Amino acid sequence: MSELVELTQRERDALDALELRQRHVRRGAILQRENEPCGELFILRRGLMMSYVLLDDGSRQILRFLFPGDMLGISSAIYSEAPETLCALSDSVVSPFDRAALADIMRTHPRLSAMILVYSQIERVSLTDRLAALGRTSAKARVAALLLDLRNRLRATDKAIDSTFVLGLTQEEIGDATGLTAVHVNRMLRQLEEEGMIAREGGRVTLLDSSGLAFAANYVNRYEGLDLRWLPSAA
Amino acid sequence: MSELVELTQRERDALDALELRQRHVRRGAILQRENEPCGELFILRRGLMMSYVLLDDGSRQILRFLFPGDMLGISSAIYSEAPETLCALSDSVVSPFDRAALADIMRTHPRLSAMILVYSQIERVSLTDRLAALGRTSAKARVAALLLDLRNRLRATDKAIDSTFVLGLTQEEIGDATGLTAVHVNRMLRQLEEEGMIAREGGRVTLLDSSGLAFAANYVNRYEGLDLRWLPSAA
DNA sequence: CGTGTGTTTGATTTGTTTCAACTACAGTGG
DNA sequence: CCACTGTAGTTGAAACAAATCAAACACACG
Repeated sequence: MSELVELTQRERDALDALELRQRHVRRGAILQRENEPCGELFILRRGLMMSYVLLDDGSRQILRFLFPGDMLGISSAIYSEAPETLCALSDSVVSPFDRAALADIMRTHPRLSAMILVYSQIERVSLTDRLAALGRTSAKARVAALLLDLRNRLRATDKAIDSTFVLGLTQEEIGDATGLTAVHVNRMLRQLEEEGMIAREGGRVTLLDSSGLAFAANYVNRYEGLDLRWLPSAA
Repeated sequence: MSELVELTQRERDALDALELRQRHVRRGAILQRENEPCGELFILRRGLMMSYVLLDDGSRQILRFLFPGDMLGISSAIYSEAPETLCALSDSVVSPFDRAALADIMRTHPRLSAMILVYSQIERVSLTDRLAALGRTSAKARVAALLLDLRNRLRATDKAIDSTFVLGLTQEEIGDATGLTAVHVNRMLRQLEEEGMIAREGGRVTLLDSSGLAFAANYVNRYEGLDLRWLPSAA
């Protein structure tokens, strides 16, 4: 959060208070299950997670990939039953806190409240981008968009990452995120490779033509282009 | 907002202050255009609107239909350029206000800030429902879900509406919302009609088997099942 | 009365899924 | 150490859902 605004000491303290506890979650472990009561929120400290829903024909739609620094479970906090499942894609560390802590922040830190709203709106716009992708773009464009988004969000926590990164996802997971079958994801990756847009070897992907990919995928990085000058001043 | 929590007089006054001005917008008029600078937010007072994005092959994805009481343009407010277009589907009335007014509320009314966050999370979950629908369900299920959602949200402002309502949308608009072509939407509506799930005559739709539709469409009304007991107390 | 927008229907094509088989590889236990 | 198992990736052929193309039709509107 300190990347977008200069936080005061009091604000930093309030955020640190959310991260007092730590919980380790193994790869594949489920932090919160769809349709089960859910009291807790989390901040992801380390690792890669995802949120998804299951449809009653057994198919899965991955809603979002979650990276260190992300706040998890806000949407679940407003319902008596969780609307989505939270699951670890790699061994991860989270800091759980309860809804009362969120309410406390909203009461005493107006600017942090505004920042939470800002992040939830960034997430909203990312979701609408994906909605447009699923509704109106080709399989290849969707896979390209996913690769670009993964790269950009990994880069947010690790500036060392440039065009090469480890794709910590199976092709089935890519399919469940893009609304495709694993088989077709495979063909699209292969096609992108043949066209010289990407290279692959042993779980690592290299984006050879980022701007070409971004153009083909209609991709916009929603963590850029913000205007937060209107935020309330720090308390 | 007063449907979810009991507002104090001061809170009501603060919300009323946002609605001092009124602007009439004609059917088809655009309130905010994608990629253009955007300062204003709006509260929709009367009418039906939508938000959409255009892709560069000319196709359109409708992101959300907007009903009286909805706050419009929060996501645009955090960017220097609007991520989506706001357009009136019927003659409508909106109350414009600026970002500073939103900042004011966040500074002085913690519980209203929390409510704004709650509404933006309800919207988020609705968007993820649609994401799952576009990614993983059939054309028929998507059309059914749209009809159910329209009915439920119309009902929120007009309790008189039961199973029959005027579908203020063209089949092309339904297609742009569900990721289908107008031609295919037509066939799906026809099929739902033949199966006895709905009836149609002159722009009016009747849901003959709501629960059957809800089951086929995996539909959940996201304005229900909330748990807001944790909200900060009124200032 | 013509014009345009929206709806309906049919024939054909296309992108994606499904099904099936096969490869590569890591982990496990005998 | 090696057979066994399971998971992930790859490839081809067939089936299918939805798009595309094309043509009528209905109807409101100027």
